[in-house]
Amino acid sequence: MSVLTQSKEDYLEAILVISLEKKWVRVSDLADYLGVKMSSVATGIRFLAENGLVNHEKYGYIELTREGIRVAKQVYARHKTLYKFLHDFLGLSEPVAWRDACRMEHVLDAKTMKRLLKFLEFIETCPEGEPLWLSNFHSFLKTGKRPEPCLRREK
Amino acid sequence: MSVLTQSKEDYLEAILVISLEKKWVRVSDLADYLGVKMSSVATGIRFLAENGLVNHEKYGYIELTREGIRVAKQVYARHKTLYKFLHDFLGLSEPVAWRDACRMEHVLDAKTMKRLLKFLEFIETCPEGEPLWLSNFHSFLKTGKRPEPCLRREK
DNA sequence: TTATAATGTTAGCGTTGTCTAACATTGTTC
DNA sequence: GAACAATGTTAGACAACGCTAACATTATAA
Repeated sequence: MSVLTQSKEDYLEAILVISLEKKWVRVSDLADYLGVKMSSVATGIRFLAENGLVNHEKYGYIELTREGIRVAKQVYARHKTLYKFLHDFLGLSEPVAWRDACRMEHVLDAKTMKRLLKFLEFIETCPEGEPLWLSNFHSFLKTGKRPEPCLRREK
Repeated sequence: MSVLTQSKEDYLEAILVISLEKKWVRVSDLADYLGVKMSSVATGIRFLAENGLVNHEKYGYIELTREGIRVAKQVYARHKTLYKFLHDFLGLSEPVAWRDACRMEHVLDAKTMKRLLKFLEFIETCPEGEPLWLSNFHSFLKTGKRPEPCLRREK
């Protein structure tokens, strides 16, 4: 499949996300969701339709094709991973984390995405739940101080 | 000052970086460094000159103005912070980390940059040097296994 | 059912930023 | 200093992607 631009990936992801809630996705939904005009959506969707990523009849609903779903899910997965890192780990607010995740999702190397995922996995699979150093970091963010001296290996 | 595009920020940063080594910066240096043609550099530089960010006489050397230096240093600082996170912390290779940092540096919210900086500070100011959990993470990256059970608070 | 509102499409424009090709200047070498 | 190489500039094309304005279709409500 031809390489998609950032904008096209955004359209695909938006269709997926909207369709998680709305059953039918229309041009106006996408325009609202992405903050662009309907005419811009129309242009973008035409391209995606011509390239077999969406089905769309004039004045009708928009639907992802099998291939479109595949791509959209990839993009959405990257978005969620980045969001988790920015929001759950770095503690950024929901809107900032969501927007930055959206901007990062198109530019990062696959290796970087994988590595971030590894990092989140490292935290989440900690045998004792949230690791102490992470609590310490979050409290460091709030107070500017370390709540405890750094941890040492258990004796 | 007018808001600069990603491309313009890249030109400014590149001038700064090159001038750290070369004393004189020329159009060809920038073209090599950024992987674009000289004609593209010429266009970009003209804009920057018109907006008081660089000095450049036809067929001459390129120099940042005071304002240009200010902006370039900001961009470079973001780049270095991101690089440190991607390379030193996540353990990504130098080229991947450098390139992704370059892509991220233009899109992240100031809050996100600050927060990343905080995180790096949290690690670097650990009283005992590199925290054990970080070593554990790096070894987790290599082996896929945790070298130790998670740390507990000292008794 | 007809007027109006909402929605969707198309054409055409502006911006950004790259490129190629042609031309201009400067540097180098004999 | 003449010829050639290296470097720099300009003009013009193209791609992406947003926009406005005008028009087309569909939905809604009187």
